[in-house]
Amino acid sequence: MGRAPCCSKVGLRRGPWTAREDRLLVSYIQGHGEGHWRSLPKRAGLLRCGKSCRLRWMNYLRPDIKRGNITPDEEDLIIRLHSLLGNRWSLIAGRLPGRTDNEIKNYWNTHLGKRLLTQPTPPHNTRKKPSQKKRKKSKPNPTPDPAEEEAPPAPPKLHIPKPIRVTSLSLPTNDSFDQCNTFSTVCSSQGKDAEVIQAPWSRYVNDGENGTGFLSAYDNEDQGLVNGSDVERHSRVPASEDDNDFDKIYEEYLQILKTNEGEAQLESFAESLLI
DNA sequence: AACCCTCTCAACCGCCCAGCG
DNA sequence: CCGCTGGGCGGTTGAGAGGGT
Repeated sequence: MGRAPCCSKVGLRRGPWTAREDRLLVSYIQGHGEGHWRSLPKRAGLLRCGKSCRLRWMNYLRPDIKRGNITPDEEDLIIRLHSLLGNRWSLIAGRLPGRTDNEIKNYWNTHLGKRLLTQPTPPHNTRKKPSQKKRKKSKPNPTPDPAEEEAPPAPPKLHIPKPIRVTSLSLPTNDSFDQCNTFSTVCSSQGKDAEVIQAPWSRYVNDGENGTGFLSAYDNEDQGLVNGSDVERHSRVPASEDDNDFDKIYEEYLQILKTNEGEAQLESFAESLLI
């Protein structure tokens, strides 16, 4: 896309990933696990820089990624967390099992940021203002969004805690939220078994029984290489049994707002979300 | 049908931090 | 303490899709 070569490596491939590259990357990570991104491409036989491999894996190929529509609940949570945390997408993503920071960031920039522009309180981000013009897209995200029609209450402007680096990215950590962080949970919670996860590439499929994702299209192409049951799962935390965790967090947040105890408490609340 | 314009999102960049020797 | 390296994060870009004219 017209930029200087990543990582100063000339001769490396850039741009969209091919199915073959994806397959190589998944296959390698299956066998060797994540990490050592810099040396991974060479060992996996990829002409990509390590960062590119990491990004592709983290944002697209990981088996525990939840593709498809952002649900109204998720959207609401994104708005709330953004009002608390600002543009700390990885932290927000950490509260949304199966969602990536990139996905949330994109969603914010394309949907929520635009919507909140009409709100009295501007969002924290400093993005350029998206166009107001409406547009429909037939991408797999056309969930009728109730909040799209009636704007949510303006998020209160809150103190932004200092950035904190969270090393165990994305889907970790506490069970404050509904931890449907596996395919099985995601799908079964919606009463759908053997459902194709909505993804542009339609590769990950939930078999509905052991909740294992596998690369369906790839399997057609190369049965032996990508076998879903071999894909390492990243179930980090036992699923919470409380489906109302979103609301609990929000209620807790509202309580703090009501107490007028100022930024200190809000900050500590925000910090508590950073576990 | 053809062109233009807008929107979406995968991919990239640059910077920063943590860990290690 | 310092420098190096690997890894992670937030901001930005631009190709492609699709609606509008």
